[in-house]
Amino acid sequence: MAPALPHKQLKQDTTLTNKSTFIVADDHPLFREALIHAIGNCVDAAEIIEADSLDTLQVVVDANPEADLLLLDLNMPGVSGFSALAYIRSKHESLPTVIVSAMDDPAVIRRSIQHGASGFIPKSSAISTLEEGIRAVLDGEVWIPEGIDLQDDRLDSEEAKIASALSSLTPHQFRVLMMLGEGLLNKQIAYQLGVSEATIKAHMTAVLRKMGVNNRTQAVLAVQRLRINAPALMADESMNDAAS
Amino acid sequence: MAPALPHKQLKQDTTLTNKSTFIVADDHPLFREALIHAIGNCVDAAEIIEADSLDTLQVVVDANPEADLLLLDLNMPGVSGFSALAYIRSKHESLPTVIVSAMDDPAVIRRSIQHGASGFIPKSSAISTLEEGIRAVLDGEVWIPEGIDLQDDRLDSEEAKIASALSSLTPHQFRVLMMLGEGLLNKQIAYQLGVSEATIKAHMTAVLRKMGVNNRTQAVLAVQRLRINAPALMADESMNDAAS
DNA sequence: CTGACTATTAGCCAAAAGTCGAATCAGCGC
DNA sequence: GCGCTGATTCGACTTTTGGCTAATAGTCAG
Repeated sequence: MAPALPHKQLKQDTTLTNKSTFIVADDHPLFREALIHAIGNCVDAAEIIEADSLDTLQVVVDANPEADLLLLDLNMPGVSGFSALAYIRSKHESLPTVIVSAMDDPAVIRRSIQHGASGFIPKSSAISTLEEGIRAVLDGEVWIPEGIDLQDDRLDSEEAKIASALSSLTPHQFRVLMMLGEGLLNKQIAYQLGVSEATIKAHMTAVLRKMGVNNRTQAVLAVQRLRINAPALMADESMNDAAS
Repeated sequence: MAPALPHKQLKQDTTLTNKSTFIVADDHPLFREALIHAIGNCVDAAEIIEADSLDTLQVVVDANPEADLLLLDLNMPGVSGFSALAYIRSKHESLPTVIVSAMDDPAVIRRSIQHGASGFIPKSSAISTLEEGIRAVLDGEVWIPEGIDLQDDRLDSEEAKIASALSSLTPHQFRVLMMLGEGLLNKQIAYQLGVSEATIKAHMTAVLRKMGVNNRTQAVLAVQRLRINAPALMADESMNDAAS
């Protein structure tokens, strides 16, 4: 099943070295348009590829590993919190990623950078600010809104462990895990992905093993730790051993 | 199974009307002691009952429905976020509850009050502030730290729905749900509670029905919505329908 | 005291989850 | 080409879940 690729724009290909490729991932069409417009003001020629879901994002990123910049919304349907960021970053280390989010909580900004983002642009920013951020990141800088202090920039160790586990997943396994995070049954996941339930179970087994848990409930709990929040949770064992 | 009750103190019963009963629920013994000391400075004679886990808290609150005040830590082992607060409050509306927490994020304070707390005292408070808060709540006021604005005081509707579902659970059902929230199997829950697995399954069925979900994964996701965070999550359906 | 109601407990059974082994296929080094 | 590794797929089998019915015990109104 080939997921309907989002349309491309400005495909004046050839060998121009000043043409850049951008990936814009946001589920809100209007906002994608605004972002694309802003990009147009930052570079001469741009090939812009859109994604409005995790599925299309995976396809698109895979097809364009040499893109110059990924603009990623944190609130995409089908991904909880920083999972998508952590995963994409681990698979494509050379793809600079800027988070564009409605949240502007400093903790969210900090965690975005910790998970490998090259920048964070609040959706409430002025157009000029947006463009400033994009230009800065294209120049190799890390750009965050003024007045935000990155402070302590090491990630919560529990969270880092989970992110690292995520990075060991194959694309299919990651998708399965995200769909599990929506509370779907294996059967439902299988139907949506167009494969047999047995396949999903096999993926699920692999996911559980790689995440270091022994059932789907614990996997869900692990993924939830990367949610949009969870500022200063205490040390919190459980999860493993427990059994008899 | 009688869980070893935490010790009581100052049991000079009789009919004195100026003796108050306090319940102190915190898993940190040193901090319980500090709280108890502060209480001593607020009232003449006090009967103080301690709880260091969800289990003991449930037993203790049940045994002392007429207590004057409950001091509750938000980070007790075995309960995620506001679940315990919402549940206790729904079962004992006449028991004023003050949250004592290491978190002092305004959003956390606001949600505590929204879930029925009569006060919120950060653990970083000075002793005098702590006592001021306790006295205020004993006088029937709602006390929160200075400089915090309660703002919009209606709860996120999704969250309110979950809290209301929680309040319909029986004590056993609630405990089972919390243990499910730790990722435990039915068998493990049964063992820890000293009952048969069949019993847990029956409880689980009731929990799923009351929570309006159709499997444990979704129940876990629902409970996670009451976690220590989730400031301004967007509208976010899923959870229901999804099925085929 | 009796009957209605509910919480708690179990047993039975179908559905879902999870493990194992195996077949297929793509990419990669030699 | 050839073998190797790993991703993806799937069927067979076991364990766990979850829904159903029912028995027991406790509560409460009349």
